[in-house]
Amino acid sequence: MERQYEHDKVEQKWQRIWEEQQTFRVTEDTSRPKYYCLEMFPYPSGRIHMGHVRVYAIGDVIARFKTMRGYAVLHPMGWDAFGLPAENAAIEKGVPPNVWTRDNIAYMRDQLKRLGLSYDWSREITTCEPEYYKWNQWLFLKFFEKGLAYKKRSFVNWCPSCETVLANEQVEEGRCWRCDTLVVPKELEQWFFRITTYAEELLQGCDRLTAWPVRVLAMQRNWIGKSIGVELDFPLAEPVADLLAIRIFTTRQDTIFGATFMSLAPESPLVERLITGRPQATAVREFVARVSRQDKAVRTAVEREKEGIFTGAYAVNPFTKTRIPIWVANFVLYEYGTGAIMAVPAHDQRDFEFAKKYGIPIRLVIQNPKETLHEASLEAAYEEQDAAGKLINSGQFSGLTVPESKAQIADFVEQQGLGRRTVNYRLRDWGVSRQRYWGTPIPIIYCKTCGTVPVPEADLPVKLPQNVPLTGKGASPLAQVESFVQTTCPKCGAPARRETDTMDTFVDSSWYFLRYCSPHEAHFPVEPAKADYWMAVDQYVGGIEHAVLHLLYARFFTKAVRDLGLTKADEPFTSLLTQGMVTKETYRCEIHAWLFPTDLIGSDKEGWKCKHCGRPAERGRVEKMSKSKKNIVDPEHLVGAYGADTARLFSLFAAPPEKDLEWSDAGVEGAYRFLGRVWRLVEGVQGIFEAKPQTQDNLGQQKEMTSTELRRLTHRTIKKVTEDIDREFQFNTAVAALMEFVNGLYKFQADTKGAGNGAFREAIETLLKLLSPFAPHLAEELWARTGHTEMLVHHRWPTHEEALTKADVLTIPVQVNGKLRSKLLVPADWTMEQILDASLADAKVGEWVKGKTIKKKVYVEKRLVNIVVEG
RNA sequence: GCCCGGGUGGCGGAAUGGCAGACGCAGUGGACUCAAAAUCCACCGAGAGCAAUCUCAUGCGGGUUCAACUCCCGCCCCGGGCACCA
Repeated sequence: MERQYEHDKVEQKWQRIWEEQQTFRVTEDTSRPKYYCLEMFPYPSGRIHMGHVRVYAIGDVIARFKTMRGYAVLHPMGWDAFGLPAENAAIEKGVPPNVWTRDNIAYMRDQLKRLGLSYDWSREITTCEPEYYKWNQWLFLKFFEKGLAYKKRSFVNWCPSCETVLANEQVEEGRCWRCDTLVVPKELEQWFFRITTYAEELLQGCDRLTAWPVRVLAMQRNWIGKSIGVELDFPLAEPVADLLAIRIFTTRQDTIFGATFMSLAPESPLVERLITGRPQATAVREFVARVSRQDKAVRTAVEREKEGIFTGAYAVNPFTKTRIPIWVANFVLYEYGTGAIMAVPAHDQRDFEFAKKYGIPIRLVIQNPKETLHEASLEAAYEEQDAAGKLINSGQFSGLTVPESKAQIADFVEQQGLGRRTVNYRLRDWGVSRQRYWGTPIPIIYCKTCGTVPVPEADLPVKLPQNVPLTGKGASPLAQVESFVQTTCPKCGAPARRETDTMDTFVDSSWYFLRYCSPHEAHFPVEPAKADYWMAVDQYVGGIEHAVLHLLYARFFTKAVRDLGLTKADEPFTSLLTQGMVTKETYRCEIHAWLFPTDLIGSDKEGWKCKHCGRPAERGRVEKMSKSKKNIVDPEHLVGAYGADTARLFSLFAAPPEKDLEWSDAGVEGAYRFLGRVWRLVEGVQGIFEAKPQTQDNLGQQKEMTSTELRRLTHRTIKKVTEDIDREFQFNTAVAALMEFVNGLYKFQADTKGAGNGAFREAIETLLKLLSPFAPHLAEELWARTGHTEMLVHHRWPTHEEALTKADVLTIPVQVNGKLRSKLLVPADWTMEQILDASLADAKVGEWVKGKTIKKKVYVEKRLVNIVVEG
């Protein structure tokens, strides 16, 4: 017997066997129900971190559990391999992005394999390989054909010093992350995906995603931002050339009688048309130039002071027929609605602040019944939206409530031909052009005579050229590669130029779950029959940081791909689990700043000191593990010291999956200790398996009390662990139940002086099966050591017998007036009357009941007695 | 400001309206050992009491109920997301 569990040997052994036997390979199998378990694939940054360990441990328990429950489980893994860090590594270290990325993938694949994860590696996909990104291009062309991909001018973040566009995440407080220059908006031609086509379906779909966290759905609904209102024209008081009216969108048509001015977005082309030839023109142009130079984030902050300038032009309020001035205002967004608003200072806080600043009249049209408001003394806009407010100064609509007037004014607008009801979404089309190298080339050719021409399908993939100089300066790196840019027009054969922008890397991850269904399919991005078998993903696991971006894009792609006829799925992910962050306390030294855990010497008791200078290390907040705060634990060290099973078990036990997981060295020790306890328990009893084969005879009708109790514990544990995993993925309580089970087994062993019997054997086998999704290597090894020849992964999950979970003696707590006073041990088959009689006969209960009137006797079946007394 | 979460021992965390604190960590005591480590066993919310036991206790204040961590109303605090979207 080996007393010491040698995790490294055992883990390597089983990882080798699983790989050799291709244990986790899966194909479509109509004789079994399917289950598609997916965790968000990683960006190959170089090494895995604890967050990866956590998410992949969660996914692996689910996959292994479902496999043992008889499902055909698709559990794939791959690499989200395009992206900026590779390009930055090239700029900083001179390593080509493809080399850097592939090296990282090789290293990280090895790290993942050492965690013992049950992936079907034959389905591995890598998004930077032409075999994958070819289909990004194929889908782009299909989208282009259907008008779902189009090109338009739009504003992007531009760094004047680096001469390049920056992604939003590269803009830090309005400045370029590399050179600290102020970022300015710049108008450029960009490719867009028309996600807004699906805005309504994406919104409606939220209602059916009942297995998604409510906060993710809330974020998506909020992001789509549907508003129902009215679009209508405000005629100009004096028409300018062919411009007769300004169209606005409002959700507050009920306040239209209070519109005392209008505001245009600075970017609106109407501004120039209105000011041409007026004395205000120069000042307005200066204002517009100044505002549009400002960074978006700065400009749209709520605290930002409202600013504007009068154009010199007037419009007519179509309801009051009053002349109202037209202003340009910094807070009006060109991209939303019509880029122009009617301004109602009395009932909109922004307009109120604006009107106060520039001395524009305020006209009250909704009165507060609780507290009469006066135009002159108004201190803030009255933004009542419910039936409480009543309309005043609103002609025929005066006296109506806000909701009533919204409907009636909308009707009136439509009847009079002034405008129509409209729906507006906050959601914008998705700009996918990136002036970057390490991404999918956009498969478009520009021809002087034929214009924008798609690359013919047969010519895909448009391969990313190698050995491209990357400086981080200038426009798209591909634009400098003449051999790439120069091509011929597929239509007329004349010399033409390729599009040199690449696609946003979010495109790659928007459909990878479909590719896993048929990863080697050569004619389509996904083989419809296979997608029909596997889709949708039954369980998706990943971080909350993708609540909107990736998860919304993936939903959009699924619908678009469905409309191409490649899948029947309407939604990609049936159920979503968003796991919490892995956190750890931080340490700082006054000389050496943030300290790695390995920079610390000392202990929790004595306090911690900086290894470099011996000064006390100050303990900081518990924060998400990050390189910048240095509060990181390298999974490689963890796995080396304690093994993958311990790393997995700790990740699953220390907190429920959706909550943050606070790192604890002691907690890791605890997980390790538990596995050691299991090892010693099972190693110590091997004999019984050889001596007595399990039969029904020695299983059932055990005379000794302890064996009956052990069987009860066994079957209760099966029930508890199964329900905890199945219901809410409560892995922490499932592990707790396994710990109790092991504690019980030790107790049984001590009580029976180690005597083996069928019940004990059943318990040990059950333990190993229940433990196997959590600690697969240890479970498999002990399974083999107890004389089993077929691998544990091929066994079915145990089922409990309900009858065996029932005790024949019950402990019934007895309360008097809701307070616990005694406990009764009674046979399980006693009736309510017997139990109530026994309760009243109980001495301790008697003392509390004596001399009082019994008002009521409550009995909860097999659970509790409550005697209610008075006096 | 709006929308989501969440407040339970020294700590991480358990509890279909029914014995609050499972399980783990830390701590205390014991066994084993020449000793230590490892391991095994026991105790472990606060207060009072020699003890049996009693009282208090799930952020605060009300309410519903025989019974509330759990349901309802009103607050406080913490975390996260969104936010000039007309």
